[in-house]
Amino acid sequence: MSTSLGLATGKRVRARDVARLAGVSRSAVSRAFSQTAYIAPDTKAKVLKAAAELNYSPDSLASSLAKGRSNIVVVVLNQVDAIRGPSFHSALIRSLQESGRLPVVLSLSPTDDGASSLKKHLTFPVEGLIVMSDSVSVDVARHAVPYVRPIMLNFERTRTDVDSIAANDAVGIAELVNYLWETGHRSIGFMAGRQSSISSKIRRDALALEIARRGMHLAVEASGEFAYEQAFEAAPALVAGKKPPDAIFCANDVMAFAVMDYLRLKTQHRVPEDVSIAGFDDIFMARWPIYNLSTIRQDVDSMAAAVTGILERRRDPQNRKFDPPAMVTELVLRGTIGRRER
Amino acid sequence: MSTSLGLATGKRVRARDVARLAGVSRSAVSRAFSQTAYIAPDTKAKVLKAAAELNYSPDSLASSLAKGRSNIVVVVLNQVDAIRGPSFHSALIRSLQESGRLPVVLSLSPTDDGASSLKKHLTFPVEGLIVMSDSVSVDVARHAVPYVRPIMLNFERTRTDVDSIAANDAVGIAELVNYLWETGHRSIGFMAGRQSSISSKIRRDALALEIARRGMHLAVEASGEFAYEQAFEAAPALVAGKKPPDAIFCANDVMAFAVMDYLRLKTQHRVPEDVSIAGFDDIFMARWPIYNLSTIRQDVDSMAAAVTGILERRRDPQNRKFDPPAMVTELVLRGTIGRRER
DNA sequence: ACCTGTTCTGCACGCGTGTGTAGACTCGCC
DNA sequence: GGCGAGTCTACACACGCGTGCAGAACAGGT
Repeated sequence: MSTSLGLATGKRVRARDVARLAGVSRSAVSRAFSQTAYIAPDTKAKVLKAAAELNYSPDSLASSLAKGRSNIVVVVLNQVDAIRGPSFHSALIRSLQESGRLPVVLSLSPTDDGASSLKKHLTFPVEGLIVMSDSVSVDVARHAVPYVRPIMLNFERTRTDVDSIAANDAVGIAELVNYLWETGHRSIGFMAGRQSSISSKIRRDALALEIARRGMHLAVEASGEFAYEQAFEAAPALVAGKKPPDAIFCANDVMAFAVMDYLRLKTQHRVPEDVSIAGFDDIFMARWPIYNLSTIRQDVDSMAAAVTGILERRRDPQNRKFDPPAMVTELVLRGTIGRRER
Repeated sequence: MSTSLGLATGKRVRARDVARLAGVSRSAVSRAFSQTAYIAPDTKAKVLKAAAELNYSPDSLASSLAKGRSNIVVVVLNQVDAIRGPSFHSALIRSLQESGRLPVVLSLSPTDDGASSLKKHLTFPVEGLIVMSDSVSVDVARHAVPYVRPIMLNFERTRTDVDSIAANDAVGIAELVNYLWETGHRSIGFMAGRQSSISSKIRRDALALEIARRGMHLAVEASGEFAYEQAFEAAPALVAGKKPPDAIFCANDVMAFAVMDYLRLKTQHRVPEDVSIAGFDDIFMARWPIYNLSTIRQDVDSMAAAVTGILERRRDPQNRKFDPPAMVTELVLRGTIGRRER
């Protein structure tokens, strides 16, 4: 087996080797591995046996070339996304590979909108393009690969020329506000993400709507850029007044941690006795006892499954319109939301 | 440009289209994009101009097939690695793509040693195989892809049939122990990672050696499996006695956070007044004020560059022996190491 | 004008696989 | 036994590109 250590281009097992061993033609080998082709059951068995013996499987690159249809899916992410969503990233990769696709990852530097770098690196046919980075605009994504409809994550659904997957943030936030209300919270502050981010805007709007529905308005807000450091800097603005808001909702978990740390390191306000805190995402740190954060969970596995579902449906270009599956959010109650007696 | 929204297999621009426009043969187009081929400078210019006009670049998959040498590099990671090293992961991806390679990521479930799943998914020629997951053994890696010498991360350098990249843990740890000694720490405890992990073993041995060199021995140790939850559970064992050790060194940062949280939530011991804490990695959370962890930094960018360096050298299979570049570690002093007066 | 040498281009084949199509083979029936 | 219908296989071409090789084009020398 291990013939010394040789060149990377060494002879692999090819279909004709299997054909020779099985005593059939090379094309019969091809057909044995095809779902649709016409082949006698016992010929197929004979081929598969020989293939197993030689440890053969068809070269998926050559196969892509011949079929004119590749199984490569490109995932575009940003440096910061690597921190925000490692669990989603790995769920997505897993889901792609388990559906028989080949995940190629491209990482953009924080300042890169992808306009030139995507074209530069995507010099091969792809089945799909998944954009996790919100620094890539719809138009850039649409023109990155000809004839491929991109899948944008956490994106507004108003565009009809891209597919998108997003947790149903509004539902989760409505649930959260309802719970806050029932537990006596009346003034609510908001820590926003990046200005340019659609997610942040969606979450803010949902929060404001639910509060307005109860005849109030957002007590106070600040922008933390989705990052710990910036949120830590911005936190004072949220509790500056004579009395802090009853609760602060942060557009993601990391900023919630920053606000909590600011409160306990720099102020006398206690969580949750004086200020309740809620986040969004339910990343792995949220359950650490030092934070024990109440938050809105995005189900990464079902989101990943939804992505491959879209790819599956788009294999047939006939499917013009397509309603993206509704994502589920779940309100996870831990220890950072208290009770206000009134 | 945007001809409605079409099938993923739509006609891309091919070399013959460029040839037609430039008024040359298709093979001249091929040569214009080759580094080595023989072509007249003005013919080349003519071709490149036409190519730019049509926005053409050679299909890298077809090119791989023709050359018998692909530019695909497979990165194997484990679910938990996604948490441990998002910054390294993205640095590696970036480094690969910038050197003109195509990073394909495979994610293994926590219990998967890759023996069957790697073979199942790697059905195409690859230039390199990079193993980040320590649940994959050397032998599995070596047989995953024929004729390709894997690159193992954070691996012992005793095997000659694989390449490896590892931070020089021992040097960093020696520096740490030296600093601890000078600041008066005499008893030192250790929080280990997974038993099977080479990294954990290397770090423990380096620590024990440095301590022994000063005529002492490890005060106490426990195993936290590299994970927060397990480390939190194991932390009591480290401070169980009448007097806790002067310092606790943890095999990674996440476990250091767990120990710190355990100490402040469940005991009266203060950090760093009563117990000093040190970690390993310097992940992004280490600088959060709530932790402000003193730790040993691995330089992810230089490690990523080292990986592409190895790939570059291995392109020529002649290069039999090859000393991996020495990685740098840096002792990052923040607020979790105190001073013991003696 | 002819020959030699040099420089470059186009032809044709190959990389490994998928698949339309013609034809070989089997089986059953008269 | 002959023939038609049906079943399956092998041939050959295609996917897009790289490259050895033959020969065209041209310059220079005699």
